[in-house]
Amino acid sequence: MGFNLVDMAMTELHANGGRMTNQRRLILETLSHYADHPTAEEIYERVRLKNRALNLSTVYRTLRWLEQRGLVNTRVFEDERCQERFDPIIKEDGMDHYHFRCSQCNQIIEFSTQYLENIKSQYCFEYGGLVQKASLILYGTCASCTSA
Amino acid sequence: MGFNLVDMAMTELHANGGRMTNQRRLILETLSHYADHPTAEEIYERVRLKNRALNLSTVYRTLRWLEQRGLVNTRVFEDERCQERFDPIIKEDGMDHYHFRCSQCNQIIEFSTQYLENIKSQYCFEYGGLVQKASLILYGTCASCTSA
DNA sequence: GTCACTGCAAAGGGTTTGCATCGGA
DNA sequence: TCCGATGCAAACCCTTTGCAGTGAC
Repeated sequence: MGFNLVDMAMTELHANGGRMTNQRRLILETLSHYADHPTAEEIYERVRLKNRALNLSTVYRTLRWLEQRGLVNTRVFEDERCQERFDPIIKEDGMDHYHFRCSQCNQIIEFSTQYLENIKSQYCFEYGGLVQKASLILYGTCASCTSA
Repeated sequence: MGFNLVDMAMTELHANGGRMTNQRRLILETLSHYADHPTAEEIYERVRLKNRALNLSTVYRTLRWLEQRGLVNTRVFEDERCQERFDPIIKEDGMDHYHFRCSQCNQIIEFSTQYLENIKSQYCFEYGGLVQKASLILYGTCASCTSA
């Protein structure tokens, strides 16, 4: 919980003459307290419970700002062509995480795997170049939907 | 080349009382002759060189129709949040393919790997459920952009 | 001749932007 | 005080939809 996303943002802000506003703090807190992968709209709704005056464009601007600084990740799931979902990047355990999405209940499950490293080096060996990042999403039916 | 996408579509059409129109044929041919992963707009422009009267909505309708029948795949790359790219599904070699995207020249390189199977079974072992599909995109710099 | 498909134009949904104002440092 | 951040409204972009007309079978 918390992932000290607020702290990391603070550091970034101070290093670049930015300002920690009430809106930003609320958005950051919301992002780090919810483990699901909310859309901009969902973040907006959640924050508005605490600050009615917030505007959607502020949410987007904050998310893009975080994205540029590598503090949040952005993802589009297949069944939501034009909608992005956001999640804070956890740097603590050092292990990247990937996603499983249940096409029945739309739940998102995070998982890790060591095999991505194999894939990356296999790719580089065969095609050359440099792999900086990997996005892997598994689609299927989750355990509880399968048994139901 | 060709992947007989037109033939496969024909079969589908005949099985469901559909009609092979000039527009559909041109869209199908364009899709299968170009190996890159075009957007709807790009397909539209290419087909319009041969048929000026074509409308973008026809392109979308055809693409969705193909998608529903499992004849094309749809993908959104990270640097193009709201734009889909389409590619015909090749069933010939039976091996799924994944994508590398160069963030410099935006080229898309397709590759295969046997490790995805490991990841799938690892996931199922740990979390249960059923994995039907995997989407993997590597982001980085391609060989020619690295050496340049 | 039927009915599926098309073109057109308008709407839709998510995201971005210009600008005047606000407020943190 | 100064300048970065916000709210608002309008714009943007990609995609979808309703409807009347067209053309494949």
